[in-house]
Parts: sequence; structure tokens; C-alpha cells
Amino acid sequence: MEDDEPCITSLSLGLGMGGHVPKKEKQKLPCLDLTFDICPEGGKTIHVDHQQSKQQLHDDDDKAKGLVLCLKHPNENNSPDSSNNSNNGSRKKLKLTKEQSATLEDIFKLHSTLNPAQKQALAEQLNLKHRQVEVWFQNRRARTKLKQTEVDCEFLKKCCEKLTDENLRLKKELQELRAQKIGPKPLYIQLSKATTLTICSSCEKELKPNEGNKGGISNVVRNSSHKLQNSVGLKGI
DNA sequence: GAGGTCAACTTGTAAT
DNA sequence: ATTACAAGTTGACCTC
Repeated sequence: MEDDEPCITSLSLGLGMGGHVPKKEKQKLPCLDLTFDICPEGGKTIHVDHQQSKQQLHDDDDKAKGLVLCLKHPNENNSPDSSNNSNNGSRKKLKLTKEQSATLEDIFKLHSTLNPAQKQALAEQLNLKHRQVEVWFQNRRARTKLKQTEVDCEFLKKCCEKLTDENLRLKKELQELRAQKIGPKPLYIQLSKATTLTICSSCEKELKPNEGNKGGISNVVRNSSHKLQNSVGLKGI
């Protein structure tokens, strides 16, 4: 926006209404209008009416849904474009102002993707280039994804630790059960009133009901085996 | 000076 | 062909 351009005082952005958004994402998008108001006196603060926006997001009726932002006056802003990629060829690092970052964050919380018109409008409001807003959202999405990946990784690590422990415990249990076999004939181990474990003395495997005794593999062993198989991803131990 | 952060860039891909 | 995006990379800046 040029300095002598008349200031936009109100802008309506239709969120979730266009741009290249994956189909599955598109379906989730709420249709939301954001309204940006520049403070008449060139406002030095930015405030977002979160209460209002959140409330409106969950509002069931389809009335116009608005978020009012009081933005820094463009004239006050550092224009990154002029300083960035400056003439000497060296790439200068732009640091977004607190206000710019906060506004971008606020918008991002409401919606992680914007269509071109929304980006342009936001860029004008923040006195940034369309490209800068675009890049910011791309990088922001990447950061979010990375963070989520880290969280997922931690969760899987814990699952893995639990399964390893369980695996160890079950292996021990199995070892103990096998160690209890004695004598050349099939061994009948009384596990409880109702269950009997039969182990073949030659092959050291549990016998099926009609292979050894009438009782068959105990529920306890069956259960343990099942657990173990599940925990180590094996079949037929 | 090493390492982290982040804006900006490059490249490949999918949707239109 | 165009557009938008994700993923990966680069380089400036900051903190310790």
C-alpha cells in the first residue's frame, strides 16, 4: 500500500471459500468472514476480540461472523520489501513486528490457510507483501506440523517402552512355565481349579486339547501367549 | 563461535 | 499451464 493511498477502513474476508486447499481440508473449513478495522487515529495497538470471534465461530445461526482487528497504521510500519533483498544482493532478515506476528498468529488460530484475496487483504492491513503473508503461513504450518510430529513421536516412544516391558514380562512368564516341566511323559500343570496346562515333553510345546489331555491349553497360557504375540508381533510361539 | 530461530527461497507434486 | 502447497534448504540474526 502506498503511503498516500486512502486507508482501507473495513475489509471483509471470506475464509474457507477458495484457494488451493486439499479436498478433505476444504470440507472442514467453516465459512467465516473476518472484518479488519483500522483505528481511525492510526492505531498503535492491535486487539482481537477473541471472545466475540470464538463465540461467533460456534454460533449456530448463519449471521455474519466477524472478527474486529484494530491494526497498526500502514504508514508507521517498516516496509520490509524495500529493505529486504536490498540492492547490494545480500538478503536481509526481516523481523516481523510484535503486532504483525500477533495478528498473523490470531488469524492462523482461526484458520491455517487463506485464499489469495485473504492473503492480499491481510498483507495490505499489515503493510506486508502478499508473498510475505503467504510465506509466513507456509512456515507456520510447517512449524505446527513439526511440533505435532514431535508430540506423536513422544507418544509412540512411551508406547514402545510399555510394550517392551510387557514383552519382557511375558517372556519371563513363559520361561517359568516351561521350566516347570519334568519327566518324560506329558506334564499336567494345575493352574487353577478349572484350568490345566499340558506340555509335550519332547517338543516342549503346549498340546492342543485332543493332543494330550482333555483340558487343553489353559486360559492363562492362551492369554499370555496372545498378549505376547500382540506385544512382539509374533505368531505361534 | 556454535546452535537455534525464522523469513525467504527452491523444488516437486497435486488439483484445477 | 497455472496455482497452491509441503518439504527441504539457505542465510541473517539472535542468544548463550
